[in-house]
Amino acid sequence: MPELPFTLDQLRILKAIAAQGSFKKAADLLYVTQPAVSLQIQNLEKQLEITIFDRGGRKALLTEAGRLLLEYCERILNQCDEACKAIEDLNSLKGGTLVIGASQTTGTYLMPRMIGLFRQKYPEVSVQLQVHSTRRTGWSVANGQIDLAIIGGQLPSDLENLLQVIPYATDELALVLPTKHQLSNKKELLKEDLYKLNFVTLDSQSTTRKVVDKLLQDSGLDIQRLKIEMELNSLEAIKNAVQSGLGASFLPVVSIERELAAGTIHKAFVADLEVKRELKLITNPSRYTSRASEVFKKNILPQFASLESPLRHV
Amino acid sequence: MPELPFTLDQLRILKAIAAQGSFKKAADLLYVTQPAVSLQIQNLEKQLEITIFDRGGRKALLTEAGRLLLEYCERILNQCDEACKAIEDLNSLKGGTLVIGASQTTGTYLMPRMIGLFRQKYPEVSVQLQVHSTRRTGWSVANGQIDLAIIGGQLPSDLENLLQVIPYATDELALVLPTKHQLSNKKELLKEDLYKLNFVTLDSQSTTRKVVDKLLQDSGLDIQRLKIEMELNSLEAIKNAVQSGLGASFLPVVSIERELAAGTIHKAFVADLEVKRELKLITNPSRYTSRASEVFKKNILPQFASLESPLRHV
DNA sequence: AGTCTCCATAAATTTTAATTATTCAAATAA
DNA sequence: TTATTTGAATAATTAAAATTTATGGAGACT
Repeated sequence: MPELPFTLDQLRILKAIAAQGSFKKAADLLYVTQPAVSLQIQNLEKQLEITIFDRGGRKALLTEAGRLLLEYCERILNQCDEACKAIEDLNSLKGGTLVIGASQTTGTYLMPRMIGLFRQKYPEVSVQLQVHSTRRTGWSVANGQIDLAIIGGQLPSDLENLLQVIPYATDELALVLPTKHQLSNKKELLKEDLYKLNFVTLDSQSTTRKVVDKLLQDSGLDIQRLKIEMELNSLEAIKNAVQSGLGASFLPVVSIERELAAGTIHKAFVADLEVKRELKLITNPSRYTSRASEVFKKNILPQFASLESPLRHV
Repeated sequence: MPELPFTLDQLRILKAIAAQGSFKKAADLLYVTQPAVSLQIQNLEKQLEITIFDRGGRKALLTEAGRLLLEYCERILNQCDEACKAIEDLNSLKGGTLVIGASQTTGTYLMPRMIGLFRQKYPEVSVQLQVHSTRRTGWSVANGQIDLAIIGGQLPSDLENLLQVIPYATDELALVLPTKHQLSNKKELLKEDLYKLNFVTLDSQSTTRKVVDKLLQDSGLDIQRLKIEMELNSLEAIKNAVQSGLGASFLPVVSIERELAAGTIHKAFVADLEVKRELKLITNPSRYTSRASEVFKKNILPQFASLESPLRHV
């Protein structure tokens, strides 16, 4: 590592003198005294072993070496200015990247709207959405690859302690039936009715599937008795299956808003059964929080949060 | 003039940490203590209002803002290195420009050889030769447009005081005749013989012409009685005229070396007549002397100087 | 738990840069 | 010419900044 034979301040002074043609005027321009300017130039000349200015005549004129140095000087100072501007933009959210993690469900149905709102407010910040499993998303937040994430499942306990987990909204997992299913007419189903249904579910590795299983079990159902027609790994596929009359399913309400409105799918109510899960915001408190991430958390998320969410009161 | 929010040293430290992934290692690399590094980065972060490093984990990792800054950092430091190299080259004569002034004669017949020698030793220094009148050359040296010059005539007296004038060589102005001229056979001419000749001369504005006239006059000749066949403004033209038998002329010996060797022109000796002029080196003592100029004066010129020249003993 | 490594912090020191006051030199004006 | 002005160099002092030594704390590895 070579030592630097000059400082940015010296270059700034050099430029000022060259522009003004005078040490004194340069000093005035830079709000310092004339000796300060003289000494810095002397230092510079000593360090580089060159003469920079001809002080003979009325004006301070550049020597050949001075002109050479000035050329670089301008380039260097321009780069510095540019760097400052870029940093400022980043600070004022006119640049930069926000990396958001999400599970399949939120990533597909919720995040696009949120990101849309964010981009509307801060169009210069590019947003990257990474859809992964809850586990992988958790690790990505832990090691900083993701700024913040929304998850619907349970984090491994080691990660749970490492990360900041804030409940942010409640996501209902609604029982949906084909519209033409005979049970679709009943106003309210009984838990027993569930055993009569054929289910189309997510595959058993999925966090959402695990959550549903656990909630059903907790409410006293014997999930072994539930008939599973097929396991698919995509909510869209399941939705299509349900619409085609292949069976019933517990699906996040956010994922079926359109279908409910269109009446192509039926949402059933089951007495004494609420299948709800917490959507949680996770961030890494031990890592740097980018401005974009901060703003997203403070301004965007609350608009999508349920009323009882802590984020409402931030 | 905006204040600079960072210093080159800070950028250097930033780069080192980014490369080493550790504050401590960067400190070792830069031969400073670890707190020095920490504090500088803290200053930098405070100034720019950004976080640059995530200090959480095993390694110091760049944040987004840090990566952005690092990019500019590298560019800036590269420019700095380049500037240093350019200055070094200039100092060690591996670059730069040397501007030399000369009169018609020396510029045509002498300087090319000198410049050739110089370029052989310092091929990276580009040399510019400006051939002008003595007067104009003098002014150019005075205002720094020319680093050094060789002149054969007399400077205006105001310039003479301003500039440093060092006699450097003696230039003989030889009487040359066509080889077939009848007087070419005589071993030695008399001054009287000159009146029998037809002369081909430089035009009367030329410094060399003035010098010749004055020297002839000083040696007792009546220059009005000399017959001038024609006046030309180029030595080459005069040489051709002489070789074609159109007349005689006083020409600098340096300009006719080739013709004398080839025997296409005859150099006559005149009893009691020496037409010699001093070639003088002029420089501007009140101006910066470039390294190239210094070297040219010290190392190149003496090799072409007559024995009695002061330059011989520098 | 214990040790090690790495970074942050505090206080003291050193180094560097700036200021005031003055001198010097050249240019302008009387 | 001499006086006056202007711009730059120099010296001494003061102010500011960076560096060091010494120390504390937090996470990683054994």
